[in-house]
Amino acid sequence: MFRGETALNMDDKGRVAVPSRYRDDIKSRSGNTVVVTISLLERCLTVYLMSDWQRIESELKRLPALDKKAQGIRHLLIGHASECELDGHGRILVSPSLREFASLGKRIKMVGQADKFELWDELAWNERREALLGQVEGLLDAPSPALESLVL
Amino acid sequence: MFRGETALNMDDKGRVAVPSRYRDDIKSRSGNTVVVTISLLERCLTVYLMSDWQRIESELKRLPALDKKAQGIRHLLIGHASECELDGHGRILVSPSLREFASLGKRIKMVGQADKFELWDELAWNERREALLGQVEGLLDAPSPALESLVL
DNA sequence: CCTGTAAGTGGGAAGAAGTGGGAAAAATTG
DNA sequence: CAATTTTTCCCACTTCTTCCCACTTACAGG
Repeated sequence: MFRGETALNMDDKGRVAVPSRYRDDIKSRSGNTVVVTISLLERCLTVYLMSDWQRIESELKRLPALDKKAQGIRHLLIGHASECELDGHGRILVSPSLREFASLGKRIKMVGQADKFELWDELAWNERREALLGQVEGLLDAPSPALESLVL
Repeated sequence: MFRGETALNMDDKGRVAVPSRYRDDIKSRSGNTVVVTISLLERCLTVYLMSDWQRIESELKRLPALDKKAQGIRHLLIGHASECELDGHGRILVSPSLREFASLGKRIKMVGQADKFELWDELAWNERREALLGQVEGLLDAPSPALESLVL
């Protein structure tokens, strides 16, 4: 569903327009509501459909309550999750604390990741992109078992 | 299905006409829609039928969510994928960022690769071609087991 | 060789999408 | 309860995309 990179501007109020090609899907599959939270692997934000987020949340709840690692993940993910309805122009509003986490300035890249998408500061994404391209062979060299069977 | 190289022009808007011999197949097998993304091994673009791409995407989704290598591959492939419907004249529109990745100028080569095809800047393709021809013996000298059984 | 048809190429204009600011409403604080 | 700040909603502008039309080139058949 979500694919590719799109350049967008975030205004001073923290509003970011979701590309129109996604809006109908978000409305029909998720009541026009998404959940924004931090990404665990990089300094960017991850945006889920409300319907998918509920599944994630219930899985997190099922993790052992007193397990320290589980508690850490819960703190990070649920503790930073922000429910967010698209406004009349299809924009989401990103809270100052999330903006700060991902160092989001005015120029943003929205990067599709199938079921979800990510929000990156343009500069940070460009660096990530270059770094990945520089290590492609490493990524493919010692592949996980799942990767080996991937036919491109 | 896709075979051989075809010289094409890309106009200033990034439009490239798919050779007409492929169009009927694309329409019937894939709803007139293809997915363009970057190639991991060379500086060119790879174009998949929508139907094939969905299989690839679902395999990528199955990789562990928190695995760094898997995440890298997903960023590269899904993060640069662009869904693209052929226009009334059988053309696809290549986004500026993909054009830049493959250094696509006006003169393009479309190179068939069975299920998918590639888009190369003409100059880059010529170089790639020459380089490969110059190392054919190397390619065949110490063949991988899979290559050894190849009957030409 | 000339003509007709199909394919490829390019540009222009209408419409949609993205962007930003301001005003009204709501919430918060002294 | 009033004043101030924050949030939300709405409107207007600008940019970009998409669609459509027209031209050129290539090919095929008479």
